[in-house]
Order: sequence, then C-alpha cells, then structure tokens
Amino acid sequence: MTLRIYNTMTGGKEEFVPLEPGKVKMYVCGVTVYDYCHIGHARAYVAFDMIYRYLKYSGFDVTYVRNYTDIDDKIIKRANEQGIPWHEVAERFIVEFNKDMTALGIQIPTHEPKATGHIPEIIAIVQSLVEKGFAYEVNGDVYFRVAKFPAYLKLSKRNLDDMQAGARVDVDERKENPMDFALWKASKPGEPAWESPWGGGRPGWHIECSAMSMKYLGETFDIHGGGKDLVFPHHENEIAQSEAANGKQFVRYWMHNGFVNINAEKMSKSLGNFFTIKEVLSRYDAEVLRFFLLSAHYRSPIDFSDQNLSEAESGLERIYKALAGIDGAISANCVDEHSSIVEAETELTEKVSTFSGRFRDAMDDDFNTALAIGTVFELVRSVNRFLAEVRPVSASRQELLRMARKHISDVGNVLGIFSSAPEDYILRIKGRKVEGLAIAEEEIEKMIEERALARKSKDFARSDEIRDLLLGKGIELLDGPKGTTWRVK
RNA sequence: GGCGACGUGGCCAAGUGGUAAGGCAAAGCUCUGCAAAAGCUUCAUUCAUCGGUUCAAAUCCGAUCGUCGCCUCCA
Repeated sequence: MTLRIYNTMTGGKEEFVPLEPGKVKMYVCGVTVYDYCHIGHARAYVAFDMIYRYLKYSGFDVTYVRNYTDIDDKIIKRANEQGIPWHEVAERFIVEFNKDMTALGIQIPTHEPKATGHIPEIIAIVQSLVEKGFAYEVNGDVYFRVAKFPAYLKLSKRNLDDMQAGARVDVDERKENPMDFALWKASKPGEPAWESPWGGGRPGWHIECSAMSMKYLGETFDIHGGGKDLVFPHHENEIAQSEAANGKQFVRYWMHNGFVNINAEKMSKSLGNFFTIKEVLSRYDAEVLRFFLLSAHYRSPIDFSDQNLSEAESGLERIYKALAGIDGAISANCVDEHSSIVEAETELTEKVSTFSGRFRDAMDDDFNTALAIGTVFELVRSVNRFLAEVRPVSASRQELLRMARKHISDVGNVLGIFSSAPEDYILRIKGRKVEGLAIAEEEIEKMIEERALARKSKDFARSDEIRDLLLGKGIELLDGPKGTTWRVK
C-alpha cells in the first residue's frame, strides 16, 4: 500500500505523490509568540512531528518548515500591557515554545524562520500583488482585493455572498469589499515599523507564511499543515496571496489536525477553558501526554480529561511492562534446550513476521496512529503470553523476542514514544506520584521491614494491619519473590 | 442564517461495501499465608433512530433526532 493523505482541499484521501520523487516539502504554521502554548498547540505540533518522522521513516527526504510569527497585533498589545519592547515579548515566548517542544520530544524542523527576518521578501510579494491589480493601498495600508481572485474560499468551500451576509466584522469603509484583508499595515507612532513603498508599517497576519514557504520550499510545495481553525481565514488568504502572486498552484496537500476539547467543547483562548502545556506536564509525564494525543486519529477531536490521561498512563505502562519483560528475558542466560513449540510461540512468530506490514498499512492510511498503537498492543499480548509459557528461553527464542522488541522500538521512533528504558519510565511515574504523598519514603520502608518480620513469624494479623495502614495513606504493597516493594495507588 | 464534521460496548477508540481492531474498567483463573500487583481468559449478533439501494451496509443514499465546529483572534 502506498501512502494516502486526506486533503482538505478535495475533501478525501488521495495517494501521496510528491512534486519531486523521493522528496517532501512541508510547511506547518507555527505560533504567534505572545503567550504560553496550550495543549491545542501540543496536539498540532505532536501530530506534524509524527508525520515528519513517518515520512522520513518511509524513505522520503523531508524539508520541514515551521515558522514563528514574531510580529503581530497581539504581540504589540502584550508588550504595551507589560511595558516592555515588543521584540522582548517575542523572544521570550520563542524560548518558552522551545522548552515545551523539547519536553514533548518534538524534533527540530529543517527551518524555523521568523517573520521579522523576511520583511524584504514580504514587501516584494505585496508589491507584486499591487502591480498585478490584486491589491490596493489606502493610507499606508495595503489590502488584498478578494473580488479579483475567483478561487477565493475554495479551501473552506464557502462563497463570498454568504460570508458577507453572516459577517460579524465591523465594516471598514476604506476597504472595497468587507472581506478584503490586510497584506501590510501602516504603523501608528510608537509601533514597530519597517520602511516600505507605502511608508512605515508591518506585515499583515497571513503574508509571512506565503513569503517564508516560498523562500524555503518554492512556489509550489507538497504539504501545508496546521490546526483546523486555520482553514479560514489564514490558509484561505495564503492561497489567495501566493497563487495570485505566482500564478501557480500553491500547495498540493492541505492537512489539518482536529481540536482538543474540554468536556466536548473546543478549548480556546477566547473561551478561557485552556490548559497550558506547562500545567499539564506538571501533572502528567510528557510521554503520557504524547501517547494520549496519538491514541486518536489526528483529524478527530480529542477530549482532554483526567480520566482519559490516566487511561493513557495505564495503557503506556502496559507496554513498558512488556518491554521490561522482554529485556529481562533476553539479558538472562539462555538455556540450550529445545522444548516443543507451544501455541504462544507460533502466535508470536506470526505476529512478529507480519508486524511491519501491519504498522505501515495503518500509517499509510492517512497516518492512523490509533490503529498503529493497536497493533503494538496485539504484539504486547503475544509477548506476554509467550513469556508466561516459555521460560527460561533458548537462544533462538531470545532472538524472536529481540525482533519483537525492535519492532516496538521502531514504532516508538516514529511516534516519539517508548524510547525510555522501561525501569526509567516506571520510576518516573512513581516519582511523580510520591511528591503528593503524606508519608515519607523512609517511613514506608521501615514499616515494610516490620511487616517482613511479622510475616516471618507468621504474625499475619500484624502484617495485614501494616498493609491496611499504608493502603490508607495511598501506598500499595507488592509482595514479590525478591521481597516487598511498594507503589502509590 | 450559510457551510461542515461527528454520533461504534460502562468509558476511550479503530474500522468508508464482505459480516465489529485495540486500550481502560469489570468478572473468572494462575500466583499468594490471605491479598495486592502482574499475566492469561472472558466481555458489542451489533454500530443514534427510521426508511431505501445491494447477494451483502457501521460503512452508500434520504429523512429525523442529538452533539460539536467554522463563518471574529485561534493549533
């Protein structure tokens, strides 16, 4: 099967054929840097990071561009509120953005251009649009003339008349058409300004993406992505600017990720119901968040809740426990014996040999990570069954387990998960829970010792008393062959 | 008002014509002094409702109900 991608422009899945064989040029709209990122951003950038990784895994040479919009009304507003220069706001939140991306294990794109680093390119496009009659200047502002571009709204599949009928925008008398949008904005005194043929000013919101994508990827490129909410107006306006300026197709495949919901409602700044990435990471492991985000298809809405995150944590733990089981079995001395083949071995052999194909089929179908994770769980069950029935294992059986382990690691590399040492993951989760505990670790250890003595002398009443006491404080005791360990419930 | 998406077991979630993946939870078993943990096993004759097309539909068409999104900054 070849890779198929859902294209917002056509509304269906299409076989992916890059412009240049073997190469993919991909642009994803980055953030406007005026505030901390929320988990909606996390979802978008985790999704496109997964896509970037899978394209590379599939053998493509990928050029991935993700920009920073570092000049914008919101940045200026924030700077005025805080009484600091606008570029300090931008610089600060670029640093914060990068901290969040690093925590989420997101790979660094090929290029991370900034809007302010491309003012001449922006001015050149605006100028060309004015010359071609696609744009006009009014008092230092330059607007795009939507009536001149018949394909306008082809991505969001609307028409101008309906838009105007339902428009909630204040009509600006200076515009020829209420839907005309700003390519260039004249600066008021005290605002950041760059020299231009229309006087001092700054770029409008959408133009920077047209300029930067063209510079790094060319006039036509393969994939352009972003959140669903960017379809209109941002991407629609990018199409208008780019195609009007260049006279050729702008993007071949438009990809949009679904929203993160809170209680089935869109999470957004205007609703005020958002969580920042930092808040979420203070409560959940980054890998858990990433696993959760990838457990649904990237285009579906996903509901963020404590219950769903806890379930993701349990599921991820199941996978890590299986990995720990494999690691234990393959590092142990193998036995030189050939016991008869059992059913669990036949099953695992079959699962291992078909695994790569099933994983690729899932991912080739518009990056179906939910299905891909499902195949991992199936392999995990086979591994556990095998481990339960066949022990100790012979050299050839260790090899089978090694292959299973490699398959899970390979999937992990594409999804950006499963890369921790299993013990590290388990310790990390434990450590996180210990923080909120009302009892010191030493005290727990002391009580476990006392209980061990009681058990030795068959004083089970005392033993159970201690166990219940700790359980009341949220500590669960785990009696194993090597003694008693504990964990936070 | 215009446009669009979605509705799958207790919860989450794949599945777009060939007879319901997977996870969480639950129950049973193994293990255990008893438990817990872990592992294994079991768990949707049915896919919002009603019609239609088809040899065959969760999947296609129509209607109805419900939820959500875009049309304003937004990942």
